[in-house]
Amino acid sequence: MNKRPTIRDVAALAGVSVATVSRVLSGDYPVAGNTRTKVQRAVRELDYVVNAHARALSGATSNVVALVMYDVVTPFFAHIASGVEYQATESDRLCLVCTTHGDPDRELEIVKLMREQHADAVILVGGVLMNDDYRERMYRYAKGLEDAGSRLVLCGRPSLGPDFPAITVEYDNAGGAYAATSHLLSAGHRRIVLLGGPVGNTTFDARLDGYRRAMEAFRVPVDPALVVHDDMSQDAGFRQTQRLLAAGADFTAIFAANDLAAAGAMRALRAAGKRVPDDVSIIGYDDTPMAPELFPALTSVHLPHEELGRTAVKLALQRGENSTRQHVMLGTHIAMRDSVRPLI
Amino acid sequence: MNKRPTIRDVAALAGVSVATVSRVLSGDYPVAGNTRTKVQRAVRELDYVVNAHARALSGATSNVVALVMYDVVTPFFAHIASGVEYQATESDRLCLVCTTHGDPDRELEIVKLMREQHADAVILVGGVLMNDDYRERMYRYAKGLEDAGSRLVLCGRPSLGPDFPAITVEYDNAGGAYAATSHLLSAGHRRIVLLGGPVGNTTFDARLDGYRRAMEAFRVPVDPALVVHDDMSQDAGFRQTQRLLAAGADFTAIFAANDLAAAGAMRALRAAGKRVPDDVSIIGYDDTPMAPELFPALTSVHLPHEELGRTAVKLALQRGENSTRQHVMLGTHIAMRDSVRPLI
DNA sequence: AGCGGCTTGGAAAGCGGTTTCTAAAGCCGT
DNA sequence: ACGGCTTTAGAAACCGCTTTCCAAGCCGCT
Repeated sequence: MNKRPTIRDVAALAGVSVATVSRVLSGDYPVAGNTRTKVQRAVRELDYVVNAHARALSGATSNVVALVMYDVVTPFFAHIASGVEYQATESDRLCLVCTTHGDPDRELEIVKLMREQHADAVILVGGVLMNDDYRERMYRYAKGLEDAGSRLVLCGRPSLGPDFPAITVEYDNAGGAYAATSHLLSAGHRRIVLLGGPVGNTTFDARLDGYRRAMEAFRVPVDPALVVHDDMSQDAGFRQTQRLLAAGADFTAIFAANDLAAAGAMRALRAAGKRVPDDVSIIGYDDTPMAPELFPALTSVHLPHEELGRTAVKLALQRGENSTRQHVMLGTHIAMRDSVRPLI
Repeated sequence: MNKRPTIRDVAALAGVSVATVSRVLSGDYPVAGNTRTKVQRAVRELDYVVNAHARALSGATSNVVALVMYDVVTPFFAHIASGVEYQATESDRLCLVCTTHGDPDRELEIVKLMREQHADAVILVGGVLMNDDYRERMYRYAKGLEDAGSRLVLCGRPSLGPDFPAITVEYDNAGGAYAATSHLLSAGHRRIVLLGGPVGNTTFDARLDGYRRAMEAFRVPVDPALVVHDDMSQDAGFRQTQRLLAAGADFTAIFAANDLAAAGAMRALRAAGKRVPDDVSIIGYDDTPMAPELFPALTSVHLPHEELGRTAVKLALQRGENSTRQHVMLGTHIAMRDSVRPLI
């Protein structure tokens, strides 16, 4: 195994100093065309490539962006990863990917590793359960990253406090829910069920809020009987819809705060002999891959996952005044399909 | 922005030399318990983390595994990535992910970047179109990687020659096709259509070969009229099956060399009033996410994507004699569902 | 007491780049 | 021919760690 050539070998072959070689390779520093050519020829001849570690050690930046998320196969995460990778490449960075599988300790360990790697940006996606120890350590690591000149980006998860040194990027859940509810209201629906999530969950609280605000904007009173809270599983959607039907609740549309619950609701409606969208219109949230596959194809609030990833990287790499602590909300749009129809 | 502490700061605070600190942190080198404690306390106090680049520059290894593939969202690639990431973590390595989107130049550029990064392993997944320039450059890069002590792994793509310094991991396509065909033969089928791919494509040639060998093993002559070649799209599966039906071909089962073609075939059969599996049994290949969703759920040859990823990393990291050039074939199994039934 | 062997800790030489500081050319006008 | 200015190139000091080479201290032994 022949040793790889170093910059000194190139310098020797080209008959110049290592400083000159370095400048030819990476600098905007002026080098005479003649010298430049000699160096480039030597580089080609030796098949020389720079050592990224030496460069990172000497210079300031590692040109690496780190992505930390739950896993890599779930479409939600895969699409975010796609956006991150795309933008990282666009910005001449490499992309490290790590998975936590929901383990907070593992996440902390990864963030620590990223500190060792001096990653330009560390992007944390999705939530983990936090306890006090987690908060304390994450806080310390975040400070450490800041000291080292790395940026921390939190995607779709709450910050750890107002002075927590991180960029936050999230979906406008309230806005999406507002748009979905308005869509139904504009179609003439007034009696709209909200299949909501557990109270206290920031995501679902925001979606509930959007529902409320849209109803208010259309001057439609919210009937508490039509607002339900459950765990957002398909079963929950089924169960809650069945319960409403059994109770003889009066409604012409359902806004499910995720697609899973919407699918459950559709099943319950079908079981009760109700037709979608003829008898009941329904709109979901998240626009998961299942939405277009359902029958009828489910209209759903689409979340721009790839854009989330791209935005995270862009914000992290843009250097400027107080760019370490920003909060960005990404707009959503409705993927129109066949599960909503105007009320005659 | 306070500067991050270095090993010298730790040494100073602990009142020992940098060599001792280094040994405490990474060595199996014996250090007195007393000294060790002092160092660890200093590390904690300063919130010190090693600089991975300095370590990589000084030591030999970067502890990074690079994965290069078409994209990150296609389930096939996502699952391989999952396996790679899993095994990399298991082996205390980080995982760099890059996408090519099928562009050979981009792929070469990435491999060059990985040379700069001194990745322990570079894993190339899936095929790209090769021309002479590509071969020449890839060959040179592969040599460079070998010189630098990195391992190159080719997953599911042909090697560039017998002396090409790379590990090859692939699915046993012939074996999978043999198993699939045997499965139909064991169920009593004799007139079995093969929906095959373009001649000259190594993957589909191997699957054809497996079909042939299974037929031979059961002493069933292969009827050339039942062996078709097309582009393996859903349309092709539909078209070819329709053609066979129109020609009045005599068959009781179809082995489609991928799930897409199988889906097309099922559509054609249904259109012709044939029932699956009552009139015609059908088996697919690849066990894509669509297979269980089809009606009836498609029996298909399952490929262990995650295992492929794990194996690639394991082989790359195992250091030993002539471990740079191996060829491993991964076995497949049949995911049994509802599209095959015994011929009475 | 003197000595070899073992454990432990330090000094210093890399690893392969970037960058600062300095000096040699080259150019111009006079 | 010479002084001053701009290019261009080199020497050397880092960046932060690992590891080799040594030396000191301590042990048991003769």
